[in-house]
Amino acid sequence: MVATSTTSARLSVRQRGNSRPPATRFDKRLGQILAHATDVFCKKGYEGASMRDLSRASGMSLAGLYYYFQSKERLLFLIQKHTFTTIVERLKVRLEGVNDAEQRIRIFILNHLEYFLSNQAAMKVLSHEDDALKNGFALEVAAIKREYYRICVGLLDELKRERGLQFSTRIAVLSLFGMMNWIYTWHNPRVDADADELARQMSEMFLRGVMNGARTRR
Amino acid sequence: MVATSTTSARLSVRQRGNSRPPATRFDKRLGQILAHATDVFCKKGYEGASMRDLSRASGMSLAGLYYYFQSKERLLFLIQKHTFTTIVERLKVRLEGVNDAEQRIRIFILNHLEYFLSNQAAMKVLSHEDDALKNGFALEVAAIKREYYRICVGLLDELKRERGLQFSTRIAVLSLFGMMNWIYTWHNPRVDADADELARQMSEMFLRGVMNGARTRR
DNA sequence: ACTGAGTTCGAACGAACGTTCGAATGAGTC
DNA sequence: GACTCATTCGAACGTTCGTTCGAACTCAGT
Repeated sequence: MVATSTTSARLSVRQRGNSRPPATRFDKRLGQILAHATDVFCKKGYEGASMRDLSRASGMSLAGLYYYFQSKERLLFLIQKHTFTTIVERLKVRLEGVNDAEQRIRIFILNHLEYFLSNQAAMKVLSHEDDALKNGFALEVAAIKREYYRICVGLLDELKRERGLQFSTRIAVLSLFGMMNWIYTWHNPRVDADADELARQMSEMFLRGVMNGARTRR
Repeated sequence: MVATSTTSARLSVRQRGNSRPPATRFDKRLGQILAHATDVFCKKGYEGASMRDLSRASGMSLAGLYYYFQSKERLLFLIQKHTFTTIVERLKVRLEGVNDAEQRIRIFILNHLEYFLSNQAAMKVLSHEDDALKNGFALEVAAIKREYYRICVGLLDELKRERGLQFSTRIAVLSLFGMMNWIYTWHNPRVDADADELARQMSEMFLRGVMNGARTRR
């Protein structure tokens, strides 16, 4: 019944080509709910968080939430898709016009860590709940993830070709992701360095690890 | 009532000093249940797995399970504690008699990856559900984790002193854990190398990353 | 003041959750 | 066979889960 109605929830889908939708009241409120839901998912996990938790956190009634999305699973999907899309978009902008392979990898790492640390909750939900979705939802998120992965593979292959290096790109990329994504389990802003400094240290370590004796240049 | 009874569930606690308890029928059965539960937790997550799932997987009735442990949370605790204790024990044995700092780090990595890959389910539960426990349970697991972490810090500090290196031990250790623990998200036994080969590649990469220009020796 | 679409909510739905209890089995000793 | 523990189970407990429904509210345009 509701699924076939003309309720405005269905209008939240972005139009093709419109990179900036006309932030309506609906979209704004949805954004707030997504933000609160992200915090709750981060603290209690997707399965551990109840719709009543989300209701309490966002200050909206339980039933009211369902005006903005069709199901709890779809809510997680919206969060993951938005977060992942944003990080890929930012990366592409930052990579434009930079040609040196090593520098491009440094940018990749900095972009990832910067976004990770300023959106820790969202990124934890992204890293931690990556197999909580099913079927269609899972496929769509997996597609964005694969694109992001492929970009990184491309950067490393550039470096290999440019410097004539030999190593397993797959293991290098996945190790790099491991280093970066693990951060949500330990980073404490009062003790640990900020994104710039962390990115510098991890880049240094990773690049040295991947280059056979060749000096890294900064 | 049950908590104060003389039910044999209370006898499963190890006696002090007995490193090998007298594998009774009870302990055997408990072990089987833990193994099945580990698989289920791995597939569906701790919160996502229901006691009825565990019942189905272990072939024992719902009520029957409670003869072997007091609660679902305690079950997760038993799994985590056993897994973590085992990996630390094995590491200590392997490190005995090896004095070279670099070689000790290679052993650490190999031990971790070997155990990780041959007990993937258990290690995923350990990595993924590390904040699912509360209060007392969480503290006890955290204590073992801290010991394991400190061992690794010690190994890296040895290396730094022996070679006169300079880097942040904390970031190096946590990056190494990230590389290694991330494996559960990607390792495919039909495509990827085995533990020996992976450990060799990761050790090579990590050690080169941490040593300033100094050659690694194998 | 009235309309109509957009937004919110209280109350309830059936299902699934973790856990308990008392009775029924099983195995080993007299 | 009878006694004793250890083990297992069906059936139910009260609670919480995700979701739905219809009624109410808000507010811009008349």
